[in-house]
Amino acid sequence: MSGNKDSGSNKELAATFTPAEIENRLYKKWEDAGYFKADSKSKKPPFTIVIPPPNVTGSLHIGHALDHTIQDLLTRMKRMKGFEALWLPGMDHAGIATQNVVEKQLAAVGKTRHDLGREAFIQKVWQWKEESGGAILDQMRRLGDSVDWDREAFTMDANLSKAVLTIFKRLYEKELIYRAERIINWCPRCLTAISDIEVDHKDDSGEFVSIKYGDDDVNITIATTRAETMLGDGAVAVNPNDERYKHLVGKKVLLPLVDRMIPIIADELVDPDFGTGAVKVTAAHDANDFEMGMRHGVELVIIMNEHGVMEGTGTKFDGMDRFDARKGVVEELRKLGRVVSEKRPYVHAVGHCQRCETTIEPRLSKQWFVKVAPLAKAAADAVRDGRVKIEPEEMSPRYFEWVDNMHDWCISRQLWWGHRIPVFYGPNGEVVVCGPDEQAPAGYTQDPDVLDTWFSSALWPFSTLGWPADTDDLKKFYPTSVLVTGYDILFFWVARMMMMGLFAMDGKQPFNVIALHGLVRDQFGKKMSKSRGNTVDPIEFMDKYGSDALRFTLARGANPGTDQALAEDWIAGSRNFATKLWNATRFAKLNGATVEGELAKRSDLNAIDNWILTRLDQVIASADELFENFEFAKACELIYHFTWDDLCDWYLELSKATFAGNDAAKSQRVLGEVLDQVLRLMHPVMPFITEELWCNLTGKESLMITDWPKSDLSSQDQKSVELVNMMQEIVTEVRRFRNDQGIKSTAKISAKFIGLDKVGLSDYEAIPSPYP
RNA sequence: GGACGAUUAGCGCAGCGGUAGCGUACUUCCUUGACAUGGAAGGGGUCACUGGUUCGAUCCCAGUAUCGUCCACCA
Repeated sequence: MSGNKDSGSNKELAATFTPAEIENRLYKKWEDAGYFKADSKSKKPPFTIVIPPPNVTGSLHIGHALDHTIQDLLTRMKRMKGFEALWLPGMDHAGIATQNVVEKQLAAVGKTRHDLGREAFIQKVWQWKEESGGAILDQMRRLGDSVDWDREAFTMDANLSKAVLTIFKRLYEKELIYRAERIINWCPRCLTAISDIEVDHKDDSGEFVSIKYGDDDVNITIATTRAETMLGDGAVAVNPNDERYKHLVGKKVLLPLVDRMIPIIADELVDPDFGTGAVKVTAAHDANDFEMGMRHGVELVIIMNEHGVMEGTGTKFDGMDRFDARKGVVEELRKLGRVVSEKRPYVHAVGHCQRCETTIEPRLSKQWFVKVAPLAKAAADAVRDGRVKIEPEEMSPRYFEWVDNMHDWCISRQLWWGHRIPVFYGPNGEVVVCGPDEQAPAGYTQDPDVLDTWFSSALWPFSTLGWPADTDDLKKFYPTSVLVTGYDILFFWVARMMMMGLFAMDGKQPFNVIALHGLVRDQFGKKMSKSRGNTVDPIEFMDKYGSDALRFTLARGANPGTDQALAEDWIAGSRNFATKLWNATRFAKLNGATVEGELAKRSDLNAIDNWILTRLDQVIASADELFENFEFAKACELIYHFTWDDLCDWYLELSKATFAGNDAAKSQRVLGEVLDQVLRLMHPVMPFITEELWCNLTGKESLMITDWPKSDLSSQDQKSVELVNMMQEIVTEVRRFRNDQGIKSTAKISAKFIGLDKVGLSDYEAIPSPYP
């Protein structure tokens, strides 16, 4: 078959099924034929999915494979159902991640980005993107993703950048973007601010020390895990209702080591039951302290530079790394007898940079923020009032918990790779925000920072469709139909798209349904990670078992919103299923199955034919409903058992007698019909093998331009339904007979002998047997 | 600390008010004329624990334990 692109109906199927031989050929066939392309001028109803854009630095991992399988499944099904289906592909520029990759390359030759300068560095990143970025796009072809490649988007594309500038300006004009000096999460290694969601909290064991401030007259003992910050303390705070300290409030106390007098203040935020009930206030280096400090006018003392090195304390600790200083300060205080309680280990959550795992340093810094309260409220309302549905519904509390409690979003990053903030500062402190095609007055300089990557990906559902221009795509395909993604980025991304979509599109939601799936774990249910060494490579599995087998395995495990385990054995099982299907079709063809001509009336068909057609109708109806309700696991299970158990183990075996008889024509048409429909039904999950077999069986062009099977349960008469219910009895009869007689093959038992008469089906003509 | 979910055969999962199923693994038999990536016959579970509701609970309710994911400014 190699080299032959046409799989016509007259061609005999090879005895064995080799996925690699068909997959590349069929993908190319589909792509060349333009089946993936969506037309904004079409009269068909739209169905839209935008891909969660993978990082340009990324490659296909098993989680993508699941995510894509579901999206492709939905897209292919809707396409067959007569929708103008668009699955829009693309990538995210991934600010920090990408910049890190290129910086590492520079570091390998002993250079930093500063050696190149901003322009040259950005050019270098683009060059890297062209050469090695987007490996995942080719891997998507392997998987069979039916995406519209003509619409491939990248968050740094000119169009999408235009959207970023436009929305920035609009938000600024509505006072939803502002610049302020705040405590932000600072990564001393990446040298940039990062948002709350880019911080991973991990339990670290720290040292919780109690330190005595003051002298013989006024003294108070505080407890801290970050002793080095005491050098920048501006106050000590206690709870206003704490009887132990009431007499001290308002007084000043001596700060050891730096010999500064600092006030004792009272604030509700202090928990009297924690530690000593007194807390040091380092307003410039802690978010809580900053908040308290603002309320009480506490002095801001900056004691650390951007690298996390002590600076400006006027002590011998200047120039020391923050962690060394922590030890040093405690040691020094201990020498002075200031450490009241001995150190004890203490486990607490400490923030780490998501990219490089460096411990985050809260830092006082001037940054740009999005005021999220009004936007988040709109995002919450859209789900509350049912305009946007979350599937499965049990996930919505998580969504609400987040959008209802969201902090303002720090969007500026001290990086070079990304959308540069479109704000220009004049010589006298003027601030001008420039939209697309706007120019700042001469002599103004642009803010050096770039925007958080998530800022541009939040616009993805409409920026990819051409917004802010009023395009045909936007009119046709927005709001998108379904957003398919893992529940783990419900917060990272989904809520942000909701906020931006509702804001930019006059309250029109970016998608109607959020369909959440779980994570793929290893065969023991453990999370896959490189350090555990239990990661799997989807490409390897596709090479070995075929894309269809991987897709089927993932779809079959995809219960809504729950994680699934994956082991190589189950993929092999799916491959076996594909082989089964292959051989069933091969058998059908060898026995003259056909899709030509009218199906005989039910009353003219024998019992077995009636039974399988009735079952087929039932399965189509159920599978369709399950697919529509995102119950992919159950739909796959249903089709699997119908195909293997009902169709192959029983119908094919029993009808061997029929096909050998004189009156085979009606049954040949029935078998053709059943296979035709089953292949259609399975096409969204296993596109390659179904396409190959269906074209071979029918001699037609492609399953992709064929209608989705329809089920007409109303056409089922009472007798058909009874027959289905009786099949179990018939099966039992056959088995007993076969065992008693020592007959090895079901085919050798005539239907007459099966005992159709015995189970009261005399209305149906018994199948004549070729065997005596 | 909060939210949500899970706990059912060796492993991974369904299920559901009336004493349990699927895949895979395992045992035995079968080179049958689509398929040994197959067929047939089997073994294996006190459905986490403790109470409650009920004629009856794996399934409903409460609590306990363990695990998981996400969120979180207790220094």
